[in-house]
Amino acid sequence: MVKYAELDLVFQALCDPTRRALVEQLTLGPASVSELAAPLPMSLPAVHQHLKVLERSALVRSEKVGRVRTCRLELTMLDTVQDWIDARRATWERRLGRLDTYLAALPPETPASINQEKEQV
Amino acid sequence: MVKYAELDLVFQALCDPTRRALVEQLTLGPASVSELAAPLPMSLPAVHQHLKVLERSALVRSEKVGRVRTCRLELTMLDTVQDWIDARRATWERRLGRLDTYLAALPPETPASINQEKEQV
DNA sequence: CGCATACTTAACCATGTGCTTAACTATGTG
DNA sequence: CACATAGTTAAGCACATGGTTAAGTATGCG
Repeated sequence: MVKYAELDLVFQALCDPTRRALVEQLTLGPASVSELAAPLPMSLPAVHQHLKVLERSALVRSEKVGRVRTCRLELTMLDTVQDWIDARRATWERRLGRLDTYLAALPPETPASINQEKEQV
Repeated sequence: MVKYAELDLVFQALCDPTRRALVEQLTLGPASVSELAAPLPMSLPAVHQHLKVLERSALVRSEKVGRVRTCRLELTMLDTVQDWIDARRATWERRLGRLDTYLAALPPETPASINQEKEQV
């Protein structure tokens, strides 16, 4: 049920501001390696390595034509991230739902103990 | 406009499977450090360090009462992640929208050149 | 007080990450 | 062919990460 090893790679890819900048640039459309590197304050090999991390995470796909490599964004992996977040939120909300019914079923004579009971559900 | 330095910490916190497991556990409700550590195949100090990473990212908040530290999940940061993802998707969709209107405005006599023109928008 | 419990801190170690510069490999162009 | 262009690879370096064990600090209980 939990084969979320790919999430390691996606989250790790996105935890670096340079790589998020690359992703943001690629949402505007495909670009070559040097086009992507141009605005960034680092060497071309550095950008190349960041792109490898992004490709490893499947956030970016690329193909080389002639001597130019064109990189494109792959949104599928952002869906995977969103699915994980949604699943956590779902569990969280379900817990709060059970909490409400539990509190509603309580005798209303113990208002002072609510804060303690609340978190034990 | 882009003060997303917090995203570094959140994505970095979530890129480790142990820490995601901790987050998943905490969606079920608050827990102490040893409760969180019990099912994990590592020492207590290791878990303690993971929790520090999660707290640094603001995904987890904790308070110590007596000698027990109780950890709770903080969903706000998941919203921040989701906002970033939504923003990327929005740019992406807007680009595809422009692409559609551009293609619709094209003279229909050049079907073979579509694949080339497509990505230059 | 004496001892267990629940962390917490410190020191250490192996690997991984994010750069750098230098050198190498195509691939177009005049 | 000569030369520029666009990547790519390799080596090295500083620092971060994820674990370990050992020792230290409160706190609660009999």
